[in-house]
Amino acid sequence: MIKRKKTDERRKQIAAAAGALFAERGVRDTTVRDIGDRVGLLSGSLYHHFKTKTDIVHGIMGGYGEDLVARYERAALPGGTSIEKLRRLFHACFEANLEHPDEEAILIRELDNLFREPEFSYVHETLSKIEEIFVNVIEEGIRRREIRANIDPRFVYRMMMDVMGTVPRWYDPRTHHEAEIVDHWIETFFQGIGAPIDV
Amino acid sequence: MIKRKKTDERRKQIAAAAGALFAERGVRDTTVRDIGDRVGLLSGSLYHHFKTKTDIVHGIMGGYGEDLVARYERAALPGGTSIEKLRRLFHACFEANLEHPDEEAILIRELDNLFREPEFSYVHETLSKIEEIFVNVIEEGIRRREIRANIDPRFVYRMMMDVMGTVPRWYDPRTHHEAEIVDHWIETFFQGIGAPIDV
DNA sequence: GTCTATATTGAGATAGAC
DNA sequence: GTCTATCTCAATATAGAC
Repeated sequence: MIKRKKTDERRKQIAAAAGALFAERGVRDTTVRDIGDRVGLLSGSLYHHFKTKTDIVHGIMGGYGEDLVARYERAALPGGTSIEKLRRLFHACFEANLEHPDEEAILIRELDNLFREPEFSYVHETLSKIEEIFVNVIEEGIRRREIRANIDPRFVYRMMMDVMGTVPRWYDPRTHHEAEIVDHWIETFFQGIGAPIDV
Repeated sequence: MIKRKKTDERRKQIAAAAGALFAERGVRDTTVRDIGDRVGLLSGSLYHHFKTKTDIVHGIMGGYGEDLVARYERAALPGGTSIEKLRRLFHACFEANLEHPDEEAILIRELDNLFREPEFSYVHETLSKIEEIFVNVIEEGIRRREIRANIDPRFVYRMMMDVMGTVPRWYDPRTHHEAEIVDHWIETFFQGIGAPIDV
């Protein structure tokens, strides 16, 4: 058992190094030699810890979906207006990006590439669950008259996710302040960019 | 000269077939054999028309930047409020997506991949020009008090482009009506999704 | 658990016949 | 201008010694 733990350490180390490379250049453009170099192993030695290169990707993304869904579910829990709920959903997205930047970057990068493979269908299932959480909150907001009725909830969901999907590309905690950005964002989404009618 | 024209026909045919594949699966995951199959040639024969595979990508994207910038410049020409200008910019984006769906899809797909190569720096230069067009319109709108002053123009530009960048992924002219979507979008951007204060 | 060495495959590209 | 045939190289993966 103690031995097993040590093995897992190595696995995690490899997965972390590979994750950084996958996020940066994509899975296809990262070779097993690149990964080996990062952890100080010959590429062949990686195969003692993972069956295939794709297996490393599963090792990285495998458990992350549940973590993500849990975050969004928690954010959508009863409490406050629909607008406050959406704000919490935005925050949840940012926190996920801050705490798991590689996973988030890989998620976006590979959606239309590697994750089209049937063996990665669980990724799309996760995204569907998250979409339902968002749509439910938006629809509830419309019923409560806190959100305009003449919008398409799935359309707004897509707008939000499209924007959030690019967060890993430009978000840098050293130059941006999370709270500021989320507020800016929420304001833009809720008030729009148009000037108030009664100036 | 007549001969030259025929050669160009073949080039265009190859570029078109390759473009569809690049847009669908990405450049990296499209082989020269795939391209050859599409046009009924052996892969080796492609090299009579293009020096390299990457050269086909240049053939596709090479002239498109100027077309794009011209579209956006036309949309930003004086006339109407800043809001009307932005609406025209949105339309320009949609039209580009309708008329050149492959080029637009490739543009987005390869931005963080192939187009990082120095030989594709012209792609980023094109995007910078487009960003300036947007930012100028937004800043003008703020000066004219048609757009809220407490927003960051580059931030709003990024929001818009992020959303537009995903258009090729889901836009289908058979199920969506362009005008409707643009209106929906513009309204969401300008009015926000929040309910009017005075219901 | 890691290394040496190598098998295997797939992709881009080329030479020369037709 | 296209085909046949092939080269070359890079990448995943494996076998067996240490």
